[in-house]
Amino acid sequence: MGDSAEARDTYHHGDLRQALLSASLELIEEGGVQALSLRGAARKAGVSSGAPYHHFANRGALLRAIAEDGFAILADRIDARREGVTDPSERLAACGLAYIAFARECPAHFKVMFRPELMDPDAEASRPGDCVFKRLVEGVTEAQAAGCAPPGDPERIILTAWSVAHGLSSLLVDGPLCHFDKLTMKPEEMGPIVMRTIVELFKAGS
Amino acid sequence: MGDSAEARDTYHHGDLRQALLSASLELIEEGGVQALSLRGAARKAGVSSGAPYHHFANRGALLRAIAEDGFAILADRIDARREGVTDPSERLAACGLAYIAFARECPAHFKVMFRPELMDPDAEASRPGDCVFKRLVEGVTEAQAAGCAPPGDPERIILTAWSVAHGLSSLLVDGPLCHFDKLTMKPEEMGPIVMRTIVELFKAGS
DNA sequence: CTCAAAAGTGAGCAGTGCTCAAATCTCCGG
DNA sequence: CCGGAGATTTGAGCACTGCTCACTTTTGAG
Repeated sequence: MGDSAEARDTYHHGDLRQALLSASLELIEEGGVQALSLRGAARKAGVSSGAPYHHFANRGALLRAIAEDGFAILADRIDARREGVTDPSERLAACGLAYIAFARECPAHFKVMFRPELMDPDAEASRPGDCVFKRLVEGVTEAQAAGCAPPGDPERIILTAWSVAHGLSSLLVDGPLCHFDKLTMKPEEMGPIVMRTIVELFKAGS
Repeated sequence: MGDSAEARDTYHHGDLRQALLSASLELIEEGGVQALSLRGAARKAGVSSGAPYHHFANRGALLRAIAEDGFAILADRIDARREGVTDPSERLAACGLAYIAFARECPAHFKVMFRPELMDPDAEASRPGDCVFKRLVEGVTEAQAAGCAPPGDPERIILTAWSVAHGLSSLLVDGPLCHFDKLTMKPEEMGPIVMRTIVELFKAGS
């Protein structure tokens, strides 16, 4: 469905910007970020090759818009998973689990969100990832305050926790873990197992 | 130096394959994987646009060759860092530190090594990353045997350790950590700090 | 020395990002 | 109801890319 140009009866598309974003995600899911072309997205949206440039300055701007959407979705999912959870360890685990689940469920977004070529310009602008980072810091400081994480400078705990969640997510999304015969674990088990492991270690080390 | 075509007095290049690999790494360092083009590499090597195809079937084959080189280098660096180290915790830490240092020192290699589009074909072939994975498994099982890591099924410890090292490496190479104002830590400190943290946690949890 | 295989050339095709003048539509003030 | 300013879309065009192919040049094994 929607996989190529539907004839349009109006000259104006109506919501080309959103249509291009959706088409782009489909293209990325099918063939990776490299398979996303403005022309391809325009074709899927049933529009000429020049039309996208009235909504995105260039390919990078399109990718940046996808990344921003992704960070917003991820922040929402973290909040959803933490809702009602009060135990600080569980809240921190929920944060990491949401991160890993998001990567598996929205791989197209995830693949775009951490591209270096998207974060060079206007270095001082508040980065889209800040809202997610803020939640991670909250989780770690809550856990430290409750004695569920090693005390002292929170930075090294924050960085360790982020590294674990981001590393597993990356390995699952574009790494070799998806088709890996050296581990008997199934991909869907890995997130829970690793997060439980790290949370237990945090407790043991506090 | 070597940044563009040096005139050649012989018709044959001599070692075009290696020259293309070197040129490709330069291009990737300058502008990311997307900036690597076979034509650009050929230009840098001072050769016509069709010449590369006598050494690499296509762009993907070039990237695959770079990835293989990268895994071989990484395996060597792990061995070098572990040489002479006998304490199992230290050996495991050395493994992770070598991984992270490699990512920072050879970002072009690292960026190519974990691309999903490179590991699809001939799924049964022994993957180039296996030699690195083998060393990680060694490190974890040694540490478990010595009581320096949580006991039980080693898989979850292996996966946790790999996630930490890979996650920090990814965040440093193409993530937001390189120009990040939210953390006071310097990038070069992060590897040692995180690896020390995780090794201590492994000890505390065993 | 021969000659087949390996290596390099450069034109050509299809696809891409991006620009631009022109065509088309929308909408708001009169 | 109109008219024009501004937003949107078109499609041609430029420079670039991956890849193919017929061709030439070089090499080296027999």
